[in-house]
Amino acid sequence: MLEPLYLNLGQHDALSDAEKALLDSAMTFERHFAIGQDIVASGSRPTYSTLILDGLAARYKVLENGGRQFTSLQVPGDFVDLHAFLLKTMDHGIVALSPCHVIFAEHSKLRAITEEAPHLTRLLWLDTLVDGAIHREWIVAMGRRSKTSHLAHLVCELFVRLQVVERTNGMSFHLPLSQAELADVLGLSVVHMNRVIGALRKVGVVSWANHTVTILDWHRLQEIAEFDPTYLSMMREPR
Amino acid sequence: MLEPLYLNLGQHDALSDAEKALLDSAMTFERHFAIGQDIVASGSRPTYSTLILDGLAARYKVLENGGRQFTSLQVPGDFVDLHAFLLKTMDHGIVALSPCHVIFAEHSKLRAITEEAPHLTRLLWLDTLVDGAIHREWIVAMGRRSKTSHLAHLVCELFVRLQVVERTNGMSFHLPLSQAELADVLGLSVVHMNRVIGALRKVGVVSWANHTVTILDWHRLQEIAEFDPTYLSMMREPR
DNA sequence: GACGGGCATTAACATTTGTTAGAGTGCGCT
DNA sequence: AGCGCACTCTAACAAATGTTAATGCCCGTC
Repeated sequence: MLEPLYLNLGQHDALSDAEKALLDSAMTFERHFAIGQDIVASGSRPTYSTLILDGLAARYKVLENGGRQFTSLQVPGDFVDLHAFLLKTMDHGIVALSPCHVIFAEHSKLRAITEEAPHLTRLLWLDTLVDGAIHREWIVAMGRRSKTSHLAHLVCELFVRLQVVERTNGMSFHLPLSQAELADVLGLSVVHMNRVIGALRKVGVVSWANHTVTILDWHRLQEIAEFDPTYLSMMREPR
Repeated sequence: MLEPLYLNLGQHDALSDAEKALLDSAMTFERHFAIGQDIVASGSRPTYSTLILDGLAARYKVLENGGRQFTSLQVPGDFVDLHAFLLKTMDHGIVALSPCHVIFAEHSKLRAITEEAPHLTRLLWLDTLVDGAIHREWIVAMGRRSKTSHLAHLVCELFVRLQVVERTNGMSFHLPLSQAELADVLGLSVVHMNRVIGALRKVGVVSWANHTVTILDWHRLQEIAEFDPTYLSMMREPR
């Protein structure tokens, strides 16, 4: 059941069976969310954290003028609101971008982990640190990359992250985002988003149809994106 | 000596004397950095984390075309590379934007804290989570705010953060950034950065000269920025 | 006091990005 | 089959942002 979480945490350092059992025992009930439903509401104070077992979700904020910005995309194995365990109040919402199957971990249990399982605590902490590293990469992409490069970088990142949790199919993966939603990831208008996707298609490094992205030339895509996966900390080492 | 750190961590939850002593004992040597010097190099694997006692620093990445993007600004009381304790490899550099006085905390000591002091561990973890929350706010600002609003938001954020560590002077604070550096924060060209600063000056909510920013109309500045400090988690509550 | 360097500012022009509008496409529903 | 709906794609034009270059200002050095 928690396989995606084991894969996610386990990419950074070995997870013992005892630790897996601890994580298991922290989980309470499961739930399914439909596309567009809020998994966590902005302003709420959840008493549990949400782990994605299957589906794609995103963190977002909405401004007064109606503009929406996604601040992260969350794949299976991600704790979408682990930070709320200590931050307490959600300063953003989390929405399901595809049908999502999730399971909840009680904060009281997570707290117990911090009291009794230092190594597992560090791995959970690390999980939120990688989150931050991804945020930083997004900031760089938004500020200093060309839009084509930004999109290419996003494709590289998603491919690698999905590969870790075994959600890729060869060089393809499912990306159930409309162009309007993608525009809210990159911070563009829908029209320009469409232009940028067209540009990336035109250079021939990806094919993109039916919400399926296929990487045709990984090397060149990585080059366009200046993608260096260091920030994802995928090296397994003692933490 | 560690007063700024106590103020920073203490804003979220009470710090006991024992915890302060533990932090004290984690510190090793101090050092000064001149403007422009790298405090931590990209690609390095530090064995200690760096706490700013005085000065302003920034995390940054540089792209192949020479473009630089700051991903965060760090004020006194900030652990600029606490994340490297678990991330291990620095995927970005950290540079001194003003003369910086820092002190180093051994990773081995931080590890010991995670083994023996769960509450303090949670506070340190929280510190990195606030970091992430700031990143998210920056992503929103870069993607969906007008440039004027983005700058206004930055001013609000810095003012509040500096106030916590008692580095403000009434409604003024020192901001030793050139417009070129500021441009690398907002992801703009220098010329446009100059236009945006001019625009913010023109509406009369701030005065900005000699690297000193004075907020003339906090209420209206906050309105322009749509600034809501929730993400900084400044409420003191059990964590 | 003359000189030079870094920084702020402005202008003119080029390029990117947004806006508004509409046409085309695929798909589920009746 | 026909309809409606959401989404993709394009065009034409408007606005924002970047580039290049020049000017002025402040300040430290000789």
